[in-house]
Amino acid sequence: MKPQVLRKKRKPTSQVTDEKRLQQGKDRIASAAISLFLLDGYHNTSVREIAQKAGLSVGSVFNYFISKEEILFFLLSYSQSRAEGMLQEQRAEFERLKQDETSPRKLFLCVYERYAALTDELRRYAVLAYQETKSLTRTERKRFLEGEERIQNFFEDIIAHGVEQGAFPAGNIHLKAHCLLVLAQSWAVRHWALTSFTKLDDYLEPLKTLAVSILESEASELQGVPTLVATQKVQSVRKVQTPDPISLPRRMA
Amino acid sequence: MKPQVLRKKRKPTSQVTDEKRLQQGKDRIASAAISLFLLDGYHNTSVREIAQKAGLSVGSVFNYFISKEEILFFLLSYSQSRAEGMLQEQRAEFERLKQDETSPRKLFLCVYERYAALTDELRRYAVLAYQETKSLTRTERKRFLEGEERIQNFFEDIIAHGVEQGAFPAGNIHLKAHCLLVLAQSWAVRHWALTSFTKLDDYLEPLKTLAVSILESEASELQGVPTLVATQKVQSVRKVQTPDPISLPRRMA
DNA sequence: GAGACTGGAATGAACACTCACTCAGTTTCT
DNA sequence: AGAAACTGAGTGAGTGTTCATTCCAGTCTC
Repeated sequence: MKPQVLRKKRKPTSQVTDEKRLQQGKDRIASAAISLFLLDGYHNTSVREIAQKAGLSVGSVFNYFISKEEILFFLLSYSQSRAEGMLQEQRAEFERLKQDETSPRKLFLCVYERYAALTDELRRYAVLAYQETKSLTRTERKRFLEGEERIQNFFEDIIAHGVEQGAFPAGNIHLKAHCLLVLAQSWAVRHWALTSFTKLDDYLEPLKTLAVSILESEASELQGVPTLVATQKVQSVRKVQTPDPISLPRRMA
Repeated sequence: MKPQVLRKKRKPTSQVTDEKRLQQGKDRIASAAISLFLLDGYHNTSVREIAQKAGLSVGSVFNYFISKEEILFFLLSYSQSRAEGMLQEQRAEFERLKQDETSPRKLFLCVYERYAALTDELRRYAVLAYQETKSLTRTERKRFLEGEERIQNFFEDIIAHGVEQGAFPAGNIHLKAHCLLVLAQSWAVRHWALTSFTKLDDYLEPLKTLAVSILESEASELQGVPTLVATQKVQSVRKVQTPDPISLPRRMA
């Protein structure tokens, strides 16, 4: 949709060849880019602005990145590979602690803390990821979602282990993992609503208690569930969802 | 940054005057727009595409909306006013049930169900809101966040009432409200990870149990908190966050 | 040390293209 | 007929990207 000339070939000359310099340059540009992206969004940020903020000329930006999209991709990749790294490491840690017969609760909290610390560190990237995945290729988008799925699976494994040990009640593992993940991420994604917590630990410390409550929650039926009767429909506003039936432009009818 | 011609004056002729027709048209267009926006994002969707999908010409679209941005605004406003409507209604319901001495738990669940039903209904709008608020004016953006804040405040009120009644333990009200809100919203925002739940109730039913666990969770210190020691730093990937110090382009040094 | 040479890197005007938006003319409705 | 609504080629601002040119830190020569 954008100019986007299809260009498989790399540019013949004037690429930055010095590896160190290249990486420093990429970091410079990426760092300028992310703050602008978070401020105005990817599409409302022009390469010229990025260049200016990074302190170089438009042309130079394209010596470091092949396209604007590659900058976004670079940023998201960075955060994903960090997450992937953590996952690997924590999987190993998990196996180790399992041998030590650490209590499942402790074990979970240990991993959870680590994950929360990571989301805190990568807060800006997480927000970017949530907002701008649409701007990626469909396949790239999928890759990112798969990454998150792996983390959720890991959480599920931990919970399952706890269930095996009899530490947590059985049932709803999938849901619980989802909830715990979402709550950790919300520190990044909904950070504006959490300003009363000045730093991660202020949030994480009480959250851990809640997390444990979730883990240990029995899958029992709630007694006396109110199956909402008394809630009349809100019809103060026009419906927009499915206006299809009506009002074709006259000539088309 | 985009063409964005600033145009305060309405066009002199050829506006759609018939109120009913105008609204139907707006709905038509909005409905076409939202599915495209969700598919490719706001910026990757052109007005031409919207027009085509809505079954009219480009020009006509601008008889109904003054700008492309107004379409986005219309969509987000719609979902917000729905939420606001629900809030009003539920506040009233809350007062009523309080008189009836309904148990706080039941009371909460009643409201929570209603809220979940709303997010389900407005699922597509919620996703849009999360992804595209960046494309709005800063003041408009703020208005939306304030709306969500009001809902969270309402949740807080309900919890506080429960605490007064001795049904829930004191403490962490703000946090709990946040968590419950986020979990309900995640049905919309992270719907792709919840495909194993085919419809809202499959998700909501077990979630309610977890929600109650959260509500009733004591703010006690966790015994034996592991203060993560054994987690070595991940340094497999370059840091991107603060590359500022190094490598100014030569002429600028 | 002065001067010429080298080539990687930086530059920014120019290019090709997209897209929101306009408006003169046409169609449809009453 | 006249008003209301629709149409779509046209406009121009704005964009990502290119590339001929300039710059400059070294290196070689004398």
